[in-house]
Amino acid sequence: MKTTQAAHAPLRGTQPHCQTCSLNALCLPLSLNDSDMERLDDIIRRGRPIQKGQLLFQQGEPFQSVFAVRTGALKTYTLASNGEEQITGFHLASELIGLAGYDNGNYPLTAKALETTTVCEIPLTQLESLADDLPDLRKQLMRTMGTEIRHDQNMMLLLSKKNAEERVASFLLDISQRYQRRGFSSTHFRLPMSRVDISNYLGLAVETISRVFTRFQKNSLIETQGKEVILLDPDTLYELAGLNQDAECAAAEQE
Amino acid sequence: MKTTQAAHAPLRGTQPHCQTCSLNALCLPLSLNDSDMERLDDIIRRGRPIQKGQLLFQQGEPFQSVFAVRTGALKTYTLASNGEEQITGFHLASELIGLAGYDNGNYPLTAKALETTTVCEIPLTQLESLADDLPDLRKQLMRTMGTEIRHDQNMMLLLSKKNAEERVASFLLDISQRYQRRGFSSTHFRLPMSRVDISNYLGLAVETISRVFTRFQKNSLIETQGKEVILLDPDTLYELAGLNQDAECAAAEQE
DNA sequence: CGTGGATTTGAATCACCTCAAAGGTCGTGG
DNA sequence: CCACGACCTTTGAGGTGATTCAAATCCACG
Repeated sequence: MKTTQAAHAPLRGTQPHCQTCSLNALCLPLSLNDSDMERLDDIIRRGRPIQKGQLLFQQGEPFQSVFAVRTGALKTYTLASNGEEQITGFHLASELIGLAGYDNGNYPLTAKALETTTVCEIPLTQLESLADDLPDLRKQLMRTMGTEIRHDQNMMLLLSKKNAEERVASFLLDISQRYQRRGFSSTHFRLPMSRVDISNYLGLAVETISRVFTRFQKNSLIETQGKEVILLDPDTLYELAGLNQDAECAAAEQE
Repeated sequence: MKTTQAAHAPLRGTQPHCQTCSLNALCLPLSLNDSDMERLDDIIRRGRPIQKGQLLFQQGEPFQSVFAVRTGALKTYTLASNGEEQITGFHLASELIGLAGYDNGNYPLTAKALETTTVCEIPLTQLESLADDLPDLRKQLMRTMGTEIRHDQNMMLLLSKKNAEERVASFLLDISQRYQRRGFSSTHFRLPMSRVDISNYLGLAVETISRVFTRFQKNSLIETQGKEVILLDPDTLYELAGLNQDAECAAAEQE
């Protein structure tokens, strides 16, 4: 019913550019020099904000663009044939979404805004031809996909091996680290998604999320006030999550 | 202790080429014309077979090559910091492994042979420069990574939403389809991996796998004899798995 | 032909789910 | 600005599918 097109109709006015964007060190332009960044900037479309609940693209639609989140947050999810949704990721500012569409020419998932969100749209055909010219851009795209694969494989491990507390701890720390990379506090932040979304993402019942949050508060590991979260004891959370504080275990298991 | 290098020392003698390989329509050369395929063929290294249990590469090692399975089968798995392994995929002939290394320059997982296996090794630096020249190759690489992402996201759905029977049915059908694409029977095949590997991959206990196999046999859905499997009633299995027979649900959920 | 690993089967337990209901929170409209 | 309703979150009680533990059987391979 509601179209997914309206969201990115062009909008005139002062628009940020990659060159001045505070996120360019985290985003696609990462490894580009100034002139290459300018070429990338030229093909980027910046649309009007999409509102909470609106779709950026939908599973099955033709894969036409890749998107970078400028402000706000989205969730991406796949639909099982019985209609159940499985959230596969949350996407904060500077993160790229849609690349999985490379598989067969259709988006394999749906992207929905968790709050008012602005995105940079990068039309595929133009990205392709630019990538033909700029090996660095091509590598950055591959890296981004590699990161996505690694994330998904970590999730498989989480879903298959971790219990409820480990899952929630892992989740909170993941979000924490991502905010930190963006220059925000790693211990005090606001979760853009609902408890239901968290439970879906982590493969648990909402009630379980709520209970674990409560237990973590009783143990003085965190403090919550609605969507606001304070990590009181990140060290213990890291232990709980089964992660090393610094590198994500990394090369620790040589023998 | 045991090095992962020995496996792909060069081996002289008659070696197959992409041009004559029966798998080239499923493999990386997929979209290449003859002369491009020849250029790809030139950089491929074909080593001696790796034996069951040997590693092709190990989590944390520098990402130097991508591999295509020629014969045999491998599993790839990640190690949790507590040493537990989570199998993220099984890889049959013609399938590419290692691309996830693009993330940060190290393999994010370990690849181990499930049986005697031969692979084509494609050194990364040469693949890179060839990809600079051949847009089709580049697209094929991106497609392969997109496929990997879609696979992993399907696994997330499986691990988070499906019960034991649904998981096993999905698994059997996935293997079945992959054999079919390679020209083998879709109803009568040999599983290259152990029950333990299956259980790990599906996020279940070994005993559960065994029980579901037994139940499926009682209900005349399958017949097993060790690693040999016959699918007696694929239709019911498809229902059980929550999949549509034909396309993997695909664009069925328009409204 | 024996041995170690893999597989199967049974019984008891448990972590998480489901169901039910009581607060909370937020946005909307009067 | 407040009241209402819808939805989200929390808490409790009870049920259950899968796990764990234990043990028998099967199988491959030297």
